Amino acid sequence: MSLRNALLAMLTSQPMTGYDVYKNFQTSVGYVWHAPDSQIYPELRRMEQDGLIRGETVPWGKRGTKKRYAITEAGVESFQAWLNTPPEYQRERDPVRLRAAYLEWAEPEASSEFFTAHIAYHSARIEDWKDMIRTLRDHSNPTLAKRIEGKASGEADRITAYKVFAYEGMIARAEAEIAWAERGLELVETLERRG
Amino acid sequence: MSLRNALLAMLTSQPMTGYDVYKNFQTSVGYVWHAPDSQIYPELRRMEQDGLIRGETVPWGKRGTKKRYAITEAGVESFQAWLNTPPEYQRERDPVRLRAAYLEWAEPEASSEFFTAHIAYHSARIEDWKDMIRTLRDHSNPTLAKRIEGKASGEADRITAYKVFAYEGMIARAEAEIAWAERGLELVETLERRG
DNA sequence: GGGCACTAACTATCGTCATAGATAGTTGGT
DNA sequence: ACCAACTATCTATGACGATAGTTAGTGCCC
Repeated sequence: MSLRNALLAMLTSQPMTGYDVYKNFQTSVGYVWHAPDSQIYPELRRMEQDGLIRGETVPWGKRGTKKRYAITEAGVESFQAWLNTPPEYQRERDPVRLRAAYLEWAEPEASSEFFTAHIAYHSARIEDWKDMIRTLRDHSNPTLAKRIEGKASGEADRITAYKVFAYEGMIARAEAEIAWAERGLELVETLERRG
Repeated sequence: MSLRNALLAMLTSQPMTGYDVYKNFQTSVGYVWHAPDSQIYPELRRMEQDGLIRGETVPWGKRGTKKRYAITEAGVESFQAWLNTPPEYQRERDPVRLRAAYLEWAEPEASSEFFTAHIAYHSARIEDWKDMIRTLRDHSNPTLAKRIEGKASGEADRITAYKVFAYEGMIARAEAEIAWAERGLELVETLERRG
């Protein structure tokens, strides 16, 4: 159900083709949700069938066409209803902690490498998200720009603030991962050098 | 693939029936992985077929039997191979951040409630995990007790340390979530009272 | 015009996971 | 003996998601 909501979220900015949506999963919503094109297109068709979005065939190039989807009023209401309903938490599966809990079976070098790679992964993610926050703050992100187009400046700031906050949350989370993994490196050092 | 590794991890402690495994997903590995019984039993059968575990039918009550699975040498090697191979990261989907990024569409009361519930959820998880750490530290956790049975005390400490560390990682993560959600409450207060 | 990269959209297969059951034996309490 | 809770195991259905393709049009550069 959350792919549907991610798609609705994205379409609140502006109408888009399936391909726009796919590319946008690299930018606006992209870091909090993702789907390959093979999942996007069928879902957009289902949503259209359900009345949440409306597709319009528009010209593309000399003779071609493409289909652009716009969110409907029912789509906005559905999205709002989702936002106004507290999330249900599912039991999470954490391959990284599963691994960490059983490192007594691993090679010490592999354990260190795991934590080092974990730090690298999350550090790179943080850079991505900091860039993202920059483009949100200066309104250079195209999707956000479209979303706040014509809005009063207070309202534009409000809309922007929630998105910045979401990315800050992702950074905070990644920072916690890095701190934990650094302790992991120390733990391996301690446990495996002494044995 | 990680259900398989979670099952192998669990079976490094002692042989278990499918039901033992299912119940144990509430205790030892339970907080880093989970599967319902309907997924456990078929996977155990597949693993047996693949030679990673060996099933033995044992008496149960007056006339009944149950099947207990033990990890094989090949199973241990497969588990170690997994541990010694760095994890591949998948694009994560974060329904909570998706929600946060679009709260401009939500009722302010619902937004506050969302953050409040998020804090409550993670606080409760932290309590669970702290309890878990206690049972790991004092070796009262039955699965860990079985795992370290007959081990030298240094080795027992080492095995325990990794598990404690994994749970500390989960707590650290939950604490970051709580801190973020608290900032979220402030943000809602700021953005929605002023408008 | 040809080729390449991009835009636009699609099919297929299968793994992972959620959920709703179901059957049947064992144990312990009344 | 009966019943409820637990132990033990299973089937079925469908949603969600990964991956590996595919076709075809557009635009730009050589």
